[in-house]
Amino acid sequence: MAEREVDRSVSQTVKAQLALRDQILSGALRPGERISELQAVETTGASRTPVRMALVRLEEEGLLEAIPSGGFMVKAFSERDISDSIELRGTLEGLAARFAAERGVSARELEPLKECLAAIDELLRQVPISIEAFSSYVTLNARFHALLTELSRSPPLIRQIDRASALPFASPSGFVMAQSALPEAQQILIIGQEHHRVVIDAIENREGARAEAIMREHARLAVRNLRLALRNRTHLDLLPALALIKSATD
Amino acid sequence: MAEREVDRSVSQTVKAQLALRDQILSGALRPGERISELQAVETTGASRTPVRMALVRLEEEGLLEAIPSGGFMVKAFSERDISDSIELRGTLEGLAARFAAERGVSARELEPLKECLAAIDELLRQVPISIEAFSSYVTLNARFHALLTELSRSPPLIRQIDRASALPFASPSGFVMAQSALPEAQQILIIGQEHHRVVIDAIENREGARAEAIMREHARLAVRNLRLALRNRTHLDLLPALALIKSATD
DNA sequence: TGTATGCGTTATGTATACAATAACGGAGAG
DNA sequence: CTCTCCGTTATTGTATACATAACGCATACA
Repeated sequence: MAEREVDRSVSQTVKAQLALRDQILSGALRPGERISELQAVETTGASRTPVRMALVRLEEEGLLEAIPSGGFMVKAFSERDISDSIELRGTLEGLAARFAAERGVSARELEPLKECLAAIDELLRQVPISIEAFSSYVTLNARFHALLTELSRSPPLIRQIDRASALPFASPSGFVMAQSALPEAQQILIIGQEHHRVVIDAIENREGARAEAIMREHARLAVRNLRLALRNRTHLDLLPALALIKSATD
Repeated sequence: MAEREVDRSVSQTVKAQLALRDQILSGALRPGERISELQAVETTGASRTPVRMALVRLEEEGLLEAIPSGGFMVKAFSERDISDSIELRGTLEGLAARFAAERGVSARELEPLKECLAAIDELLRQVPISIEAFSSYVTLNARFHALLTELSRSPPLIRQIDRASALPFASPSGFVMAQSALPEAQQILIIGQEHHRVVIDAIENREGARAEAIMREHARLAVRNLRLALRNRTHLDLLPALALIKSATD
C-alpha cells in the first residue's frame, strides 16, 4: 500500500511512541497484554521500524516489559510498586532541593518558582475548588516540580528524575490526581502548597538538609494519601493511569 | 553480501549493543564524536536495524546523546556530572538499605551478604593488596552492592539503581577503580568495608535511618576520593571509562 | 576576497521483504 | 480420553532498498 497517509511534521518514531503510550495509559491495552507489532503498525500508522524503536523506548521508560521469547507486553504494577515509585521520586527531588540549596540559587532563578507558588495560592483561595481550577493546579504543580528539579543544575539528576516520572502515577500530576479522589482533597492540596513554600524558603536560606527533608515528607504524604485513595476505589477513574495496576491487588 | 558471518548464539541487537558499548568505554569513540551507523554496521557485523535498536538503547542508558538533526553522538561528562552520579547512586542505595531495614530481612537472605563481607575481609588482610586480590575485590564489592539493592525487594528502585549504574564511573566497580588511583587506596578500601559492615548491622537491627545514612556516607566518601584521584591524573589510566570526561575539565 | 547560492554526496529515517522461531492446533497412538 | 508429536501459522528478528534531509564544496556574483 503506497497511499499510506504520512504526517511529516513529526518523526514516525515519535508519533508511534506517543500513540502507543496513549493506548497504554488510557487502558486500551491492558497490563500483561502482549503488544503485537502488526497491530501497533495498524493503530499508529507508522511502519514496523519506527514502531519497534518506539517499543524499545517505552520499554526503557518502564511502561513495557520485554518478553524473553520475543516481543513486549504492557507492564503491570502492584500497589507497592506505585508507592515505592512515588517515594523514589521524592527522594530524588529531595536531593535536587539539597543541591539547589547547597550550590546557591540567584533571586532571578527563584522568580518563576515564586510565581508558581502565588498562582497556586490564588487557586486554593476557592473553597471548594472548581474542576477548572483543579486542572490548573495540576499543571502548575507539575511546573513547580519541574522548575525545582532544574534548580539542582545537575544534568544526571534531572535526567534520573525525568525517568522516575515516566511512570504516570509517579509524576507530580499523577499523584495529585490520585489524591484528589479523597474527600479531604482540598486540605491535602493546602498542605502540599505549604511544603512548596518551605522548600523555597530553605533553598533561599541555603539550608540543604531542610530542603531535602521537606521534599521527602512531601512524597511520603503523597504515599499515605494514595493508600487511602486506593481504599476508595470508586473515585479512581480520576486517574486513568491506574489502569496499570495489576488486578492481583484487588 | 550474503556471506555475512552470523553468530546465532545471541541476538544481533545485543551483540551490537555490547560491541558499541565496548567501543565507547574503551575510548575508541571519543566523547562528542558522532557515531556513524554505517561505520557501526561494519565494526559490529550486525545490519542497520539491530544497530539502530542498540543505539536507541545506549541513548536511554545515557552513554549516547541524540543529535537534533539526526543520529547520535557519544555523550561527554563533566567532573561534576560524575560526582553527582555517584552521589545519586548513593542516595538510591541508601533508600534501598532503608527499605530493607524497615521491611525486614531474614537471616537466610542476609547470608550471601555476610559471605561477601567475609571474602572481602580475607582479601584486605594482604598488605599491600595484590593486583589479583584487588580485581577480586572489585567483583565482590559489585556483588555486595547488587545484593544489598535486591534486599529492598522494590522492583522500581532496583531498576532505577541499575539505570544509575549504567554510567560506568557511577557503578561500584567504577568508583572503586577510580579510588584505587590514590596512594591511600588500601586505607580507603578498609573504610569502605567498615561501611558495608555497618549497613548490614543496621539492617539486621531494623534501623532504617542508620542504614540509609551509612550508604550515603559511603557514596560521599567515594566522591571525595574521586576528586582527589582526578588531581592525580597520572593514575587515571586505571579507569578507562574516564575517557568519557569531556576535555573541557582540563 | 568574501559571501551566498545551488548542486552533489552522504547519512539518516522509513518501509518492506525475507528468514527463523515460537506458539497453537490437530491428528494419531497409547 | 488424554498425551504427545508433528505440521502449520503467525509473529518476531534481520536485512536491505528507497526516500529525504543535511552537510560541504565549488562557483559565481558582489
